Amino acid sequence: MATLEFFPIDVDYITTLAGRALIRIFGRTVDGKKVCIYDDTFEPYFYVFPRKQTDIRPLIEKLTTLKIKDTPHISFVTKVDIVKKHIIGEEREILKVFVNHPSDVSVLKKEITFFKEATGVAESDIQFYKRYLIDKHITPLVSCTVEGEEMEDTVNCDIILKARNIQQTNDALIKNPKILAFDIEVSSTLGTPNPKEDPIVMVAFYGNEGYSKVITWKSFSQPKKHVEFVSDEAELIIRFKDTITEYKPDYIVGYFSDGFDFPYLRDRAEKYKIKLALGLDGKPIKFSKRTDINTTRIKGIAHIDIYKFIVRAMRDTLDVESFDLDTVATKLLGEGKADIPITELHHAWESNDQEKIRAYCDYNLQDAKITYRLTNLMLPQLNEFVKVVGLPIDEVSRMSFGQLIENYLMRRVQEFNEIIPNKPDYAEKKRRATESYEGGYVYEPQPGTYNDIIVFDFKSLFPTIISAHNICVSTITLNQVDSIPSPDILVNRKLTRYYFSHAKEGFMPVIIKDILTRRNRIKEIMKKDEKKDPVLDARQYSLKILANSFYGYLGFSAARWYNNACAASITAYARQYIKNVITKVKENGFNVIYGDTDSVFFSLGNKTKKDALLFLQEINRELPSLMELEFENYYPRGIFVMKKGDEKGAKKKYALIDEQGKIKVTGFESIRGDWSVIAKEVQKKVFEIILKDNDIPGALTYTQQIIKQVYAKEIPLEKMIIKKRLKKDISDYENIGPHVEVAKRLQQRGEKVTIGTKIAYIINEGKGIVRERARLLDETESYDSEYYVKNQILPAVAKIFEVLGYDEKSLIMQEQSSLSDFSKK
DNA sequence: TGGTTCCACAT
DNA sequence: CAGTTTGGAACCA
Repeated sequence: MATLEFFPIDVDYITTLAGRALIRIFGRTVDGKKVCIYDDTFEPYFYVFPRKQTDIRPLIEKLTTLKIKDTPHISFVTKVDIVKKHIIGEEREILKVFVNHPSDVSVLKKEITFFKEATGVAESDIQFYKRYLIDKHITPLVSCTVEGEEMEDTVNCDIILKARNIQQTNDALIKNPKILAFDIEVSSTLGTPNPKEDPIVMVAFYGNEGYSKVITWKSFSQPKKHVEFVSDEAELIIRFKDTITEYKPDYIVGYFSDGFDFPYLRDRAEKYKIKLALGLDGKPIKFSKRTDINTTRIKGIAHIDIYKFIVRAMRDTLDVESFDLDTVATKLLGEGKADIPITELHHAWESNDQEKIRAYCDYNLQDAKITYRLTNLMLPQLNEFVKVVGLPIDEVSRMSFGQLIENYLMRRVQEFNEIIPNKPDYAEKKRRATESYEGGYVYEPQPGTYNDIIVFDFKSLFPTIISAHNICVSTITLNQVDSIPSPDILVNRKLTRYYFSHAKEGFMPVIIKDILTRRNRIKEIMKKDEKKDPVLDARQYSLKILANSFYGYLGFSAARWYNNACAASITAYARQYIKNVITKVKENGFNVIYGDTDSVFFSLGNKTKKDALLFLQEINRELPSLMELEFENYYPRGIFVMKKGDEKGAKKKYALIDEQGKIKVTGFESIRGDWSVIAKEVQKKVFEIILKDNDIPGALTYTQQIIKQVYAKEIPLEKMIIKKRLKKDISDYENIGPHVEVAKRLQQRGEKVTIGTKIAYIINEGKGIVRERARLLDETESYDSEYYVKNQILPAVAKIFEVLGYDEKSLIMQEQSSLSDFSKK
């Protein structure tokens, strides 16, 4: 008998020779050993609802004799218990049905739906390992104590234990997990690397304590210590495998490795008949291709595609044009990729340019290194999600917020003895998708520029409403006694109110309060801390987005706890609160400019910032607990573009400048990526002149000046380049865009153009439609001024000038001599 | 207006 | 406990 403390990393189950399920937990012990725990004490089960009380006995009889033969396997029930459970708040006697094997659950469930004594089944769609983690209260990465016997097995672990008893005894998180980041480089001619032709030429690893390794199959003189030469690509792949096996990482990390590195390695390994048997159980890597989304999983090791997580977690907060590795790393780490164009790797490799190959090895290692560093940076957030949701890190890293919330709820509702609702079927999802309700309130601004702007916003508005008004699927009621109605809600063109019982706190408010107080605790610690601990910050931030996702979850058609009425009530309260604030802002002599869902923008007029802050305190005194209106910022100037009277879908479009001179632009996102440099430049500069210098005529003159230069061909050609990527094979395009047309010509020239090739073109002067005039930089004689003014520059700035009273004509008119002559709208 | 289509990112 | 699982913008009649 041995006792052991360890941190679970990966959990699954296997089937024994006797046909029983055996839970398997891979992890790392406190002293750094790889461990595998087997647990055969857990039995699969689900619930069955009897139609009526008198059906219980015959139903149990029927269940216990139920056998379904699907040779060679027989599915059968092993035991039936009568249990009391809550179904959305209401207690009922139902049957807990234990079965022989996890796969029996779905087999038997299908049969039981035809039983006249039963009205349905529940919790039959929860994977066995999830069920295990939930029921045993085990959270991956958090310390577990296990008692059991050591045993022999083929898994590649230092210790193998058959568990007798396993439990989470404290909340210590895994310290210094072994992380191994990797990256491959491919020698490809042009466009997307093609795994059928283009070989992997190098692979780099970066791990804890500066562990570095680059493997490549062309040698050069005086290589760095970490460089390993092999004879060919096949050996490179074998050494790739060995390196991982020897390093024994807990996490393997790549940047877009689900989508590129691993699938590529798979294809190349296949060519040489090499098995990528990286799993600790000796099994190969598992690839799953779900329509568009690839995932690569390794048994016993958590594979994290940190790109996926960064995009999911930071899409709204990280202000970048693209989530490519260089941009993200530069922004988050202050360190980007090595400065050498990857497009030239092919040439260097083919021509045996030793110096360049050496440089590409450094480049390769740098990619692995920044991937490693990004992982470390994101780890506190990932850990927080793992701790809250209770699932393995590789899974959590790929989950949407809806899934995170759902899995969190599935775990937490156990405390309330709640049954987990079934996932909706396709028809139900469709039906739900048609249900809509009113969203947040928008106070539409008068377009124009404003000075001395104050912004207040509600701190976590939706979560605090859920908590303050006890909004929950379990408290919503038809019984108007002891319950409080929501504000009026428009349902099918009729004003309605939903009622929420306040007799007992619902489980959703309780759970959300937990998240919010947990977050507040972290923020309290942070306040005392002089140098804001980034780990704590990441943790409080992840709790914030988790809390904020709750509302969206209630309105998400595929959610188990979908509830349109709850979602509609939350926004109804939100509208009430923000309208109330807006009214008070006006009453207090400020000028309201704009408001959206949880925020209000107003100008001070002849009042002061201090007045505004005192007023804020006043408002907060009246708000229920946890709800709070916050001072967001003060902006000396701002410009609002959206129009009053526009349809309700009017997009928020505004730009603000803060006291530090930093310009915050919202809603002008169309000007990015595939626009020409000149268009982006003009828009940026126009904002600067208007907001920094408060010089509208100046901005106008500047724009006219640029347009004049465009017509005079004074703009360097480089600034006119438009870049678009080929997404399918040239022949597959039905609509031939300019970039496709150029790609065709490139191909005729004998250049290799494949899916993924980025085409950079310039629209030239001449006859014909736009695509006929698209040329490469070196083919360009003279760009089409008209096109660039009308399709690039004007769209970028016209909206801005429009609100200032100038139409497009005034921007292009060259003859006008003084500003006063410009046509005012 | 709503229903398609495209696209991220990797070399 | 399985194979219908993205999400947002641009485009298009």
